Amino acid sequence: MTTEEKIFNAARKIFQTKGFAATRMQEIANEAGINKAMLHYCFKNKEQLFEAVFMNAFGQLAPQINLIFNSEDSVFEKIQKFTESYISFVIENPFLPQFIIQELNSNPSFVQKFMQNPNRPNPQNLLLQIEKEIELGIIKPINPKQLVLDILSMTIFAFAAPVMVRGIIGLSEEEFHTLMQERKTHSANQIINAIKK
Amino acid sequence: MTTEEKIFNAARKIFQTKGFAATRMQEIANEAGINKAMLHYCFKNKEQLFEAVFMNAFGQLAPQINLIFNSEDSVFEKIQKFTESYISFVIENPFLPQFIIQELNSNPSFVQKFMQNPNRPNPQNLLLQIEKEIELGIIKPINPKQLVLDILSMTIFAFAAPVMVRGIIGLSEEEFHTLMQERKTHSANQIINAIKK
DNA sequence: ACCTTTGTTAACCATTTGGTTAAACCATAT
DNA sequence: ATATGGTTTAACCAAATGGTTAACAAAGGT
Repeated sequence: MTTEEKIFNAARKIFQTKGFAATRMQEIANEAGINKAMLHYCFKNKEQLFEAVFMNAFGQLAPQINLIFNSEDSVFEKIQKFTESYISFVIENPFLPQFIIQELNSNPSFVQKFMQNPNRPNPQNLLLQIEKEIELGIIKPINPKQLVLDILSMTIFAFAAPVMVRGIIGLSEEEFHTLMQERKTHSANQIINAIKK
Repeated sequence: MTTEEKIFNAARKIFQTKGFAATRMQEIANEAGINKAMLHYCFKNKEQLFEAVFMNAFGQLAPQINLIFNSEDSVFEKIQKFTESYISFVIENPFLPQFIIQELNSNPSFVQKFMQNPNRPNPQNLLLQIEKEIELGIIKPINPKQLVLDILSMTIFAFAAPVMVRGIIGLSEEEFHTLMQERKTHSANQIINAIKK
């Protein structure tokens, strides 16, 4: 593993758990097992190192979302595939959602980069498809944007606020994990049951 | 308005938008229009000032949640009342959810205080009631914990990740606001449609 | 062998930050 | 008026933090 990779992995670990503001360059250096000056040699400064980490994280999530959103499947199939693949992915990368959400909430300059990224999740086609299937009588008449928000909410929320969810419902780490496995199919079923005629 | 109130309001504003780590005591002092030393005169230090703000925010949300969770209503009525009153409340206090979630995620010591608070949201009764109504054949057989998580997800997510939601779906501030108004009834309808026999 | 480029470090620097201190202010009771 | 008590401030401090420098080592090309 090159020094740059060591730094990047250390930075990802610290940034994703603590966020930009609470992360100390020294802590990243310690975690990477190298001198602090090395950080500035490989990545110009804290912001640029963070941006590398953020964009990498974001770039892992976004493409697979669009792949599903823009496929030739029916809306029901898209909902099933989305919950299945999104939850499977974030179970392996549990810090990604809260990391992205937190930084988007607190760092306005990342919102621009987020929106300008051509790979950003874009449900435009899905929204049109939902309208079509409503006209065809496959789906109950609802606001398509609400449905897209339902899909995002049901899949992402538990990973955006895991501590709160575990605290309120009262779940050990394993129980939470089991609930999330079950949730891959549960959330799709719930949404589809709610909208099918 | 007393000096202490001026400080508290300023601190709430800054803490809720920036989080604990990114908030500077000087910024709070400026916002309150007083000297920085005054902060330490009224509140011992940054942590105690933050705790006052956090517990106040938390104390506003939690009681009304439990009021609904523990009422004599049916599950369907509870779902309707919860989405209605929760969304109405956070529309007026849009920073509360992301503030509480972010700090719970990043500050382990607040998790303890969160769990020890007797007013913390506790869905124990609701979980038992769901089981009962499933046995009675009112609700389809599902995991009660999934249903509680569904309710939380559908109501809270949009306020936990407003920037992301607006960015992905493509909403102006007003459109977002309208969608949230509509969501008070939409989310209850969706959940109830999904589980009613 | 010698020079150049790249990688790495310890020591250092300027600024920021949370927090303290001692003096000043101001209302009120004596 | 003056002493007294809480309130407020400017100035200050030590520690932490992001970032720089200059020296040094290793590798590769000539």
